[in-house]
Amino acid sequence: MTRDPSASTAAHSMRSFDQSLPMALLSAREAMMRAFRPMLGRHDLTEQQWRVLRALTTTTDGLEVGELAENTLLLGPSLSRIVANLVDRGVLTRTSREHDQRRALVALTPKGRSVVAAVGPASEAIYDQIETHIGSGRLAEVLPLLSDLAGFDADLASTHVGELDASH
Amino acid sequence: MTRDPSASTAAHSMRSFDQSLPMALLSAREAMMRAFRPMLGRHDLTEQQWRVLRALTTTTDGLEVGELAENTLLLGPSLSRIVANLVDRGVLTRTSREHDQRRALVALTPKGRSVVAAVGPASEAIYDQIETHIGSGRLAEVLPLLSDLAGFDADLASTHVGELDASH
DNA sequence: AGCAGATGCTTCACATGTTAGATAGTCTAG
DNA sequence: CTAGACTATCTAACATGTGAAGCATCTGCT
Repeated sequence: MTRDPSASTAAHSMRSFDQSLPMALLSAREAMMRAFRPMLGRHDLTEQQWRVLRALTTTTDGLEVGELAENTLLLGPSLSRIVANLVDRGVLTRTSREHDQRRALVALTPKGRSVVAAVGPASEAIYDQIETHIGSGRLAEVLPLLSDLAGFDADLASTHVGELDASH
Repeated sequence: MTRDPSASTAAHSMRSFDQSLPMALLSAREAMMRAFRPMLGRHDLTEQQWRVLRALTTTTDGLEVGELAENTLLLGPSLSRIVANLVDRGVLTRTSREHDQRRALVALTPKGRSVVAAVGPASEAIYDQIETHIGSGRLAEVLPLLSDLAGFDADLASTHVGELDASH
């Protein structure tokens, strides 16, 4: 544990890794996913594939690709590959709309609905375990805070990163 | 918005997507990274590469690959590729230890330290913007909650999931 | 010494994240 | 009606996430 000042100059002004909000969020989310992944793996589903299936249970007509991207927090390129994969596996259908051929509607097949019926309860059971762990009170406390964080808009803040207050 | 009961049976018992803790964590973290990525991109660094560089500022001797993985929350395979990449770029050195040839020590080069000196302040400035956005009070409130979530151990919880767990 | 098993790290294979650009369909000004 | 702008989605290229397997190397035990 040497103390070379020249090497640690920048480090001194930096927050410790542990207290970094991005790292704390990452760490918490990884703990959540470690809980879900084994169960999803037994159904040959990745976390993202399950997000897509789950989002589609809210409608019978299906969702457009754009809506699906928004609901699942997946970017276009990822979603394109995932949908193609799940269509190949017979779990989803993909049909382009008639009044606007640019858009495509994605929906569950009967097989897809049966997958959801099989995975859904197991997913909820794990979620219940998590809620029990932190307590529903603390859960109700943390969700609004996370929602607030999600609303942080970098554009507003990053317009003058240099001096921190070149407000023009 | 049809209401086919057979299709939405499973959905009824599922939490809404928005209230899902994993999704909330993902959403919050994405907002954070949207703030950092453009700045890191200007220095030709990904978020993960920056995590590695930053972790190495805490020592002059460097860290073993395993320690680095733990500090940065990166898995072995990712870290192997990232270190190889950064060694090629002259930012890191990688030397195997003498008393145990399996282990390798990773350290910043002078060039690496100058990169950290350039990026560190900008990174801190963005973090300050975020802290201002939520307020340091709410930040101090959320960090312990996240830390608690990170401590969730799936193994303990899944030992008694009920009839979903065929533990015999 | 010598061998079975543990350990640290890497490589492989496949899925996703991220950015930039391509593609095709639609809309609007003129 | 039509050229150019706009939109929704996809493809390409590269980096990372993830689980499983491979490879040295080390350690404990006999």
